[in-house]
Amino acid sequence: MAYRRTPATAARKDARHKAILDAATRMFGSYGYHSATVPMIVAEAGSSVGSFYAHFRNKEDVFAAVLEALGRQVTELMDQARVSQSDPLLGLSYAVEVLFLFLAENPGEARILIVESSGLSPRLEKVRRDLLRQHASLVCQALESAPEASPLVNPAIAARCLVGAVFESLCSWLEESPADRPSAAEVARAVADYNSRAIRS
Amino acid sequence: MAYRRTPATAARKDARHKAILDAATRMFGSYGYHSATVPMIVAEAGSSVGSFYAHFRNKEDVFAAVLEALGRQVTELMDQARVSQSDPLLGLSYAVEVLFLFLAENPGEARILIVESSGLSPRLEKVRRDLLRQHASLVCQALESAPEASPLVNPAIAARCLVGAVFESLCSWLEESPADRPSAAEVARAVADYNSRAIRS
Amino acid sequence: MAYRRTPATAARKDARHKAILDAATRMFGSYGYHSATVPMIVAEAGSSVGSFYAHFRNKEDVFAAVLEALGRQVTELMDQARVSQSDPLLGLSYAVEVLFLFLAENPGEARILIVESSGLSPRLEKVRRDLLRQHASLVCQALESAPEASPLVNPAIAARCLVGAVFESLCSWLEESPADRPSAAEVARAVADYNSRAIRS
Amino acid sequence: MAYRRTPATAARKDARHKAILDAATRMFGSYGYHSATVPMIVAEAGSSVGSFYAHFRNKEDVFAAVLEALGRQVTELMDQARVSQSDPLLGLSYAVEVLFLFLAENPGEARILIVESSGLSPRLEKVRRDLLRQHASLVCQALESAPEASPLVNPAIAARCLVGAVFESLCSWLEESPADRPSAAEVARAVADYNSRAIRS
DNA sequence: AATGAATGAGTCTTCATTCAT
DNA sequence: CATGAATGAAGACTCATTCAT
Repeated sequence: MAYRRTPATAARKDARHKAILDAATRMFGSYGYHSATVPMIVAEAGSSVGSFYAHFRNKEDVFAAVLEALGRQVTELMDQARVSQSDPLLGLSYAVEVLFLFLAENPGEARILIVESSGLSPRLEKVRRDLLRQHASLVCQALESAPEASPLVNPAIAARCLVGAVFESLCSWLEESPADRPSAAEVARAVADYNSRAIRS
Repeated sequence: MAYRRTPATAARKDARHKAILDAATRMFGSYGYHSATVPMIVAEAGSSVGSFYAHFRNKEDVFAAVLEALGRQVTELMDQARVSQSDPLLGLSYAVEVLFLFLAENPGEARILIVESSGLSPRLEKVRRDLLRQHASLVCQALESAPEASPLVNPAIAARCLVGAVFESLCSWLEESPADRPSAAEVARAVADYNSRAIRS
Repeated sequence: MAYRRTPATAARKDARHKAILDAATRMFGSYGYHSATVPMIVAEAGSSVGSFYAHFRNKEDVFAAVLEALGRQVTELMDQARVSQSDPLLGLSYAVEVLFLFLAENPGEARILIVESSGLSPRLEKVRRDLLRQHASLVCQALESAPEASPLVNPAIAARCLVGAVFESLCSWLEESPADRPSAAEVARAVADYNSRAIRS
Repeated sequence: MAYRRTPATAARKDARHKAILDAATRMFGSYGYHSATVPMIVAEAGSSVGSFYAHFRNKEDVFAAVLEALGRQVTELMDQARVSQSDPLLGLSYAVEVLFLFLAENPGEARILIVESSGLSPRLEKVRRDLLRQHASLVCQALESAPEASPLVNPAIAARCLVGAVFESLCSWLEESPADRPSAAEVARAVADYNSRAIRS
């Protein structure tokens, strides 16, 4: 019954793949791209170096996979938030809040997405760029279908500003001591408002 | 006219210090913190490894010096722009434009300031944080002295959003091919407007 | 017969560990701690730098391991000699001879033990101190169970004097040209006698 | 009056030479040969690197000079002690005590003489050997003129044993915490006695 | 003669990647 | 497929020594 082993093995392979990917996400999130080592990742995944290289071409490759998965997750999250509101601009504002809150609750993911994802190789730069493009297109969609949006706003630029505003305020907020800083929800709201005002005529 | 404060050899030492600092700025700007090596920097400076370590404690130390110098430069630039306008909000808007244009013309500096300055050691993180705090205080000053500023705006958060918006749009712009992208001046204007709208009530 | 405790790869790892340790012993013995470099050691061991650091934390660590192994070997040697004689003082005297002869035949080991083992880091100093303490306790045991030992002798001090006498006469002997010097056996005997006289009332 | 400048300059030169030598003694004594650096020594001496190399060929050279000076000092000290007693063996015993006490009070010098002086270059090894030879000849003189000395004692070997006994017990004593250890005088006495017993028939 | 800035050879150490089992 | 021992290229950093002023 050798033919039955293939799917079973494939399933196990997928599980291993995912375990490494998750471990990599945790390690990159905690230590950053350069300080997280392959041995660290496989130890965290309960796997081995050899396995690692059977599943990923190299360290850059896992990071790309981590970044892509994270990108998908964030995009989906924001999209759900956006379509949950009938008003496009309200949807956008809500998506901004959701993005902020998600990253505030997952600082490891935030670090990967914002801090660690840039300044690396051209290939990873491309992954990052694609990710930001998706966010931008989400903003563009909202702007194009919103009659209240100021005609003065260049959607492409607005998208960048919006994403930048979220990321930078998030970074600052994460760096503040938890005791002194305002709640994530408050800041998320304020950031969303900032961008709403910028976009609405 | 005072007597020479330093003998000739001290003057040469200062020149060497500056040469290494400048070379480091170029190398960090072109290759990033991790890929720029000490041998690369000293070769670019026409100096030697030994000299490097006579002038800076270590690689981290030069990077901090580069970042601080850059921070001073940028802060001064923005401050000059700000005070050149009688209206505080106009001054802020102009400062944003000036910042964008400066970094657009000095992509190496932009890379150092935006991309490479984060995710490094605690010490460098502190240098970066101080720098951002200065920018933030500049924004706060403008907001507090501007009657047209929306009372809804939290200055601290607005400052972060503003800086984030500039940095992110700049990064995108730098990544676009020079042939296809709009002029730096146009984008600088649009970004400044975005933030002005967000701030003005 | 137990099952193999370790798979084949672990056995090879142990062999490699030992090969590096032995090579380090030879190199430290021939060139001293400071002049023996890690590349030298691994070349001698037919291994690689990476392997070295997989087996030992750093250079200091191998030296400690070498010193400890040597300490165990010497202690065991002396102890065997001591208990081979029914008379405690005769046993001690014999142990001194055996120590001298062993080191005379293994000048590399002698250098490590006597010359190179001191003046290094606190950690290595501790290894050395522990080693000497063991020798001292061996002497103390002999003195305490020997009725002929002079009551004037402080065992702790006698132990030090004895070890010092052996080491110093050995060093001198090793430095003399092999052609001119008396045989190791003669000197070993004379040194043993010197200390016996000092101890016996 | 240019001709008067030469002696004045020579005097200053000698003073500088001595200042460096003394500083080197302190630094080698505190940090050991390898860890004491030329910049450290000249800073301690209130001099400069350039001066250092005008006075000494290299680092090894100062160490040799330090060792030689120390050797002269110790030899003289012991010799004075020896001749202060009419009985040769008593003189030797007293010399041993004096040596121990001097080194106990000058642990830096002790370190240089005992710990740091070996395992270095052949040239320094020679300086050390000569020094020990002088001590040995002192012992030999005492033995040869002492009728009570055991005829069984080989003076050359006895000399080595004696020196080794002093050095090793001193090292141990220096490593013990000052609170717990016996007084230097007590140990000096015990060590002198140990060797006296070994030598006297 | 004195100074101290400059030099660069030489070390230790890390870690991504390979490959025999 | 999994394992983990082995590899070695590459980088940061030290310090004895030189030499222009």
